[in-house]
Amino acid sequence: MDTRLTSRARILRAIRSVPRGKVSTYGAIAKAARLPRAARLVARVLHTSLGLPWHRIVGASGQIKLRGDQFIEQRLRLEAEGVTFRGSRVRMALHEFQLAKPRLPTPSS
DNA sequence: TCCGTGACGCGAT
DNA sequence: CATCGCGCCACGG
Repeated sequence: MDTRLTSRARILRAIRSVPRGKVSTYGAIAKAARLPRAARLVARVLHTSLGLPWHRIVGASGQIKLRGDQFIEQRLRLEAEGVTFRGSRVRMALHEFQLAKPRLPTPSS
């Protein structure tokens, strides 16, 4: 079995779960995918996959991590969804999406 | 197979 | 608030 695919699949699922008008962070997505230290992996997945709500993923404190045109593009897309900023960062207190906790083997099944 | 490279995160300076 | 350094992880040459 290729564990890379399952990890990637969990990351993709977490990313896709972020609704319109909400945002999440690389680290939070990683945690939700049960890969708590794989924030950079999340970034790679975002960069190498198509059809994802990529603009809804920002840095830990609401910062857009892209550069140049991409930076502008992400900001415009977020604002178009109603996401507000304070300076150059998203107001996380208002828009951060609370991701579902990763599924653990339940004690009482 | 080894090594450099990121759309990262966080504490320290 | 701006930078730096170090830890993390999978990928590509």
